[in-house]
Amino acid sequence: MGKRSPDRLNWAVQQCRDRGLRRTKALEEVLRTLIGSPRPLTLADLVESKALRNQCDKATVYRLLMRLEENGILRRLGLHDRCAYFTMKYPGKHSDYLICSECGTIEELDIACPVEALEKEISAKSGYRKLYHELEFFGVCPDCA
Amino acid sequence: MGKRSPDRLNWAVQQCRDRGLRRTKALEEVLRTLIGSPRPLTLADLVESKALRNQCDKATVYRLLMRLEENGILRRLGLHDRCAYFTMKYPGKHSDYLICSECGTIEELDIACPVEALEKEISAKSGYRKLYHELEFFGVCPDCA
DNA sequence: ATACATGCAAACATTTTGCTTTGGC
DNA sequence: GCCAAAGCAAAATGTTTGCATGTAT
Repeated sequence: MGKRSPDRLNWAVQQCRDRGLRRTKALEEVLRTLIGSPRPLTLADLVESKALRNQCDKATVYRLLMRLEENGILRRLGLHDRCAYFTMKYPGKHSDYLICSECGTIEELDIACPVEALEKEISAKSGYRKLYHELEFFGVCPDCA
Repeated sequence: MGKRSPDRLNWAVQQCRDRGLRRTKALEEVLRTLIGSPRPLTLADLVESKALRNQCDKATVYRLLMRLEENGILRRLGLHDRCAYFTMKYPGKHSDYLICSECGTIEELDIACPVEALEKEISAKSGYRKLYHELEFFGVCPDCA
């Protein structure tokens, strides 16, 4: 947690208040923990974190996360309906996807992916091997809009 | 299913055979269904598909998918440990991630994301609104290698 | 005082495993 | 015939909801 964390916490709490959320212990601790983490956290991570363990119920944290996401305070990573998707892998073929945030429709994009060049660079910098990537675009499809 | 599907099916079956998988009904139907689908499918999608319904057990299809993925025949989309990740969303800040395929470590990447420019283009072409994207890099981290 | 938030328990959905039987090679 | 794969059932995991109680405003 850098020295700017208190500022961020105050800012985040204010965002919540502006949107009508109440300032509760659970809210503050969840925000503080997320702000202090260098990486995204799962519900389990949060519930088991030192700050929250034995302090807040899982359901509380869960509902809080939902509210915070709805209000744009935080971002949820990954495909949004918690199940794994599979697709054929053809040699030399890489696909990116366009997904409707409302109805979940997934379509394949036929674009020249601008990311491939980055892979070498990232591999060199990070020391990771066998690099590949996933790129997904989310938005509201015409039918849902 | 285009006219090239039989070719693809034969190719895919051959890939499997080369890797020591047996040519079973389930294998063929799973491959055929995935090849014929314009979008990625879930386990449930497959099990309920016309070709597989009442033909193959869920566990069979599940294990088949695992084997096929391990053998590089197909690709699995999404964060790989079936749970949601949350992170703070700061105004104007967008993050991409680097994830270890072995141990699941997630780190934030500090790169200039080359994808933002594409969003407008995709939005225009597809009619999707409120576009945003997620970009994740996967690889084997130095510790796991 | 009143709504919103919490805690606990239970329901759900999906994935994963154990074990026996079947069938490809 | 042997071993991988299938089938069935049950366990495990993570998410979500119902309802009574507590608490911020």
